Amino acid sequence: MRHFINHTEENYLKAIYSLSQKPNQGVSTNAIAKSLDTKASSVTDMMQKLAEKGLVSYKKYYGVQLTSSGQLIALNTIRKHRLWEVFLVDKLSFNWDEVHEIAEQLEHIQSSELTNRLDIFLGNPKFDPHGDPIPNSQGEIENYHDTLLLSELEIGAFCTLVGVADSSSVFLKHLEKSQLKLGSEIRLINVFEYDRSLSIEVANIQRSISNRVADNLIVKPL
Amino acid sequence: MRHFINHTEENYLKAIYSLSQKPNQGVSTNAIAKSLDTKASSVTDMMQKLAEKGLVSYKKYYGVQLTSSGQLIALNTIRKHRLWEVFLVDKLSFNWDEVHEIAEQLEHIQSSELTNRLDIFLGNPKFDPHGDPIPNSQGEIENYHDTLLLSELEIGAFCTLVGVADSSSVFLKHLEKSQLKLGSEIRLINVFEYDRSLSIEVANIQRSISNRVADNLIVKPL
DNA sequence: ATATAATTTTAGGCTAATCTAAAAAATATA
DNA sequence: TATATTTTTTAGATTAGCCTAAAATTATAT
Ligand SMILES: [Mn+2]
Ligand SMILES: [Mn+2]
Ligand SMILES: [Mn+2]
Ligand SMILES: [Mn+2]
Repeated sequence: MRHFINHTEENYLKAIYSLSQKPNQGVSTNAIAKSLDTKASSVTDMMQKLAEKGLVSYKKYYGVQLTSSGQLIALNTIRKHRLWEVFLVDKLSFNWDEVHEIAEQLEHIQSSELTNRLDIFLGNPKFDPHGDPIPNSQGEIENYHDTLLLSELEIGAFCTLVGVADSSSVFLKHLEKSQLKLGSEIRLINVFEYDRSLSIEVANIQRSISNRVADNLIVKPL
Repeated sequence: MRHFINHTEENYLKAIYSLSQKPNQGVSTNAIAKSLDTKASSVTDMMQKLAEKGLVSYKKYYGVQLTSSGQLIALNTIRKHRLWEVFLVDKLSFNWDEVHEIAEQLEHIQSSELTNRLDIFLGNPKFDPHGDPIPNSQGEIENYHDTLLLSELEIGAFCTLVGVADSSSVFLKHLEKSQLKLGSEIRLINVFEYDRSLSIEVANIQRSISNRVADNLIVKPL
């Protein structure tokens, strides 16, 4: 009954999990292909394999959904990824924009003993350096509530930056240039009709950010 | 000119390096196959590939030798393996017999920045938990001198256990049962003709060990 | 409802890494 | 030296994961 899962399969399951969060049902072949930078035909092959292993339910032409065991593996991979990111930032002094690629490799190391000891060593962190919640060893994850995107905040409101929807290095470096980091207090001053750009106040300084940036900032209203 | 090296190639290079230590020249196809638990025909294929990449010099029917760039990769892989073993023991409190398999995975993570920061984080250790020297980032390794196998020590002599030639869990657990660990002071009392078994004294207690065990204990005479 | 477009699957191939069995070469033995 | 044994290489398959191109299916637009 216990199949072995390799890093390719872990990557597919993680991608499907991530795409399932936006709650349309049945993740499409094309969406997975785009997310993994591969071709739709390759995805179809893999979906048939994962379906045989009982990790996804797959109906031809209608996309896939994770089964509970598939979801558990996805969440465990995410757990490993985020714990390693914490390790890299907290212990090895990497910047938060440098850790994702390395964690993409480390997340595939197979040893639950290692993962759990790492968790303890790091002090059982609840969030990774990008504000993403870390699943526990049972695959339970804290769905952050009371949060929304900065682009959805109402004008005049105050909020705290608690997460980023894009962990790419180029985006994170861009944020740093605007003095934005996790925990920053932000006041939304205005949204301009023309290009949906936003005027915000951070650390007593007024700045302008694009709607593209605001769409990737997860905030908690104060 | 810079080729990418994957984990399969790293494993072959590491095996060739290790087999080169016993200084016969030209590592044989069969020896590599045995060391990697694969078939001679697979080894031949890979040797041709590694030769094309300039990582080994290969003469049909006469085995291979690492080139300097091949040796550098082998030593870097060994460096990563041993640093991760130190991490697992020193930081995550694993026992020395539990770390080898996990390090076999971690040694293939590709990021020199990670390796070097890990080295610093661990306090630039010179030896791994099994007493093996850790190459530096230039691939320089301290050849331990003044050491020999316990089976080669002369009767009556005192020594310190500084390394093990076998890192398997079963061997290391066996050592612990005999109160033997790195740093233990040992006096060789006698060697019995019949089965070449040894009588030793450790921590004021006299014990008997097999020649098989003594062949895997690296000691420094006092 | 039909035609067109988009998506998805299938068919057939490719590469890396492995295998078994057969052939070739080197080594050991008589 | 000639023969037997061992080692190594080659030939031909297999598998996972990927690809392109063509066919099938579903979705959209008149
Ligand atoms: Mn990440
Ligand atoms: Mn992250
Ligand atoms: Mn080891
Ligand atoms: Mn070791």
